[in-house]
Amino acid sequence: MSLTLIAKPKDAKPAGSDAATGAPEGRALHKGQQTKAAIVDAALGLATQIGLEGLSIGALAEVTQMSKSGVFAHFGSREELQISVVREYHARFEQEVFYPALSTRRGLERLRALFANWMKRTSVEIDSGCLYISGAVEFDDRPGPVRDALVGSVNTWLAAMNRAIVQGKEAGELNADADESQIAFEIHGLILALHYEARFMKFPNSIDRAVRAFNSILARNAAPSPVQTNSQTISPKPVSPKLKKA
Amino acid sequence: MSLTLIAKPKDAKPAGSDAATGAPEGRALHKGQQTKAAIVDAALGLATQIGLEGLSIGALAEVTQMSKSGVFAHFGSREELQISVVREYHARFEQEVFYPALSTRRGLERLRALFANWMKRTSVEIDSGCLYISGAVEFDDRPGPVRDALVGSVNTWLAAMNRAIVQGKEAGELNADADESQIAFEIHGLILALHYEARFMKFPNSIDRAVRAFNSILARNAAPSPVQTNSQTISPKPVSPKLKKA
DNA sequence: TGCAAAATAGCACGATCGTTCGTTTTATTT
DNA sequence: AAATAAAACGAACGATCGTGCTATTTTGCA
Repeated sequence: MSLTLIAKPKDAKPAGSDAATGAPEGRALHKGQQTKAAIVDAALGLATQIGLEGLSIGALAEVTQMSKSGVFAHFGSREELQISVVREYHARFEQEVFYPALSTRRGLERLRALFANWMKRTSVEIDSGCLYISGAVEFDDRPGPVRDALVGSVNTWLAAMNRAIVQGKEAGELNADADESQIAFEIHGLILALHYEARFMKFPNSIDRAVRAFNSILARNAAPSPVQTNSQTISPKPVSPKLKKA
Repeated sequence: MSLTLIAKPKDAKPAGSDAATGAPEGRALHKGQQTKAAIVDAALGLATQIGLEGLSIGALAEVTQMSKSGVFAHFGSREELQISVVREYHARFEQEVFYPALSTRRGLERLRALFANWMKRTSVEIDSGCLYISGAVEFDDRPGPVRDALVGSVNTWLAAMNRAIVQGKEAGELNADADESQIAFEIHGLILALHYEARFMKFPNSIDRAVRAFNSILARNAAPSPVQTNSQTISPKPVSPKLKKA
């Protein structure tokens, strides 16, 4: 925009491959990049509590014990800071719920793993907050790059869930007339209800409710008989035992 | 608080029985009360779009073509303005979804009516926004009277839905081992998913998804046989025909 | 019609916001 | 160690925020 004096790494884009820091691959983190990472970390903590809109550079400077302009220079604009926060949140989400689930078998087992990881994460987020939920409310009507980043991240996640459901159906684990998108919609709903009732209404049993609803959705759409429709065999280990007690 | 010169109606509480205006019962609206109602109306329009926190007195003054102080004097504080908005939203919610449903028979028929009215309202709110959702995100860990007003309103509504479910079970319309609170939780979730996916993700078929999910929940928990367990007879008119096509 | 009271406007305040700019301190490289 | 680049600071800006105080206009009632 109008900024030309702001310090940037040599490459065009202000934030590179490392989500928050834009660290050049391989080499050790330079000073600026590690403080930028620290700033983004603190910003994420603030944003999950008070929202991306509530995030202010002044408050962030106070938390990080830096000057306002020192914080500001790392991003060049508040909007770029918000985008960095979204990217960092996305990275952690992937790290905590997506990647660990990839070690499970495709289909329902992976769906259960995704959900279990999500629940594990949610029990922490009940105290802090979910950026995909607060962000959705804050940016549902406000076009721009922050909204785009949010929508992109959420889409990535919803697509992953959809994929697991589709693969479960292809593997014959689900009813032949099960509607995959409908299942995804209902799972999404139960996550939202969990956050709403636990975080806002302070209801105590919400996680249990969510787990029960999830199992109910799966049971309702399960294939009627345990007949194998493809070559894969049912793995001996029980699927996600943690879900039972949650 | 520290304001003593602010004009108030004679009674102690700044806003009386009429939610927004505090109009004395019976008599015609005085000038101040009708402009206050107009302000609250405009404020509600702003708040549903940009949230209760985004609501500013300056912007409100511009919309209503008044001076900032003129607007301000009606409430005495921004917080009181926000509370007035919550109360007004609550009143309209009652008017549009709760009261009309009272003309139906207790139990599942009323639950269907509540839901149908809610859907009717939601098709409008997809363009504006739901204060109970944005408010929940903005005030989930910000204590104070605004949060209290929000929680109170939401509780009122969730209780009404719960009551209809319980009465439906008592009337034998639901399975004997159906968990009423669990049903309420799942319905709540589907409403939240509807708002999220329609308003933020801009998915096109969300209302349809919500209706299907609702019917699925009811079907899953329905009593196995149409046996009447009390003296009431099934009313001849079909239950909420609008839900079929929605 | 006149008069008190209510309603609205005008103006200013302190605070905080994002942002700019020039300078100084700290890191890195030669 | 000197030279150079990166990073952090400090002060200030214009704007907007909620709020307080005083004047002016408008309203409702005698």
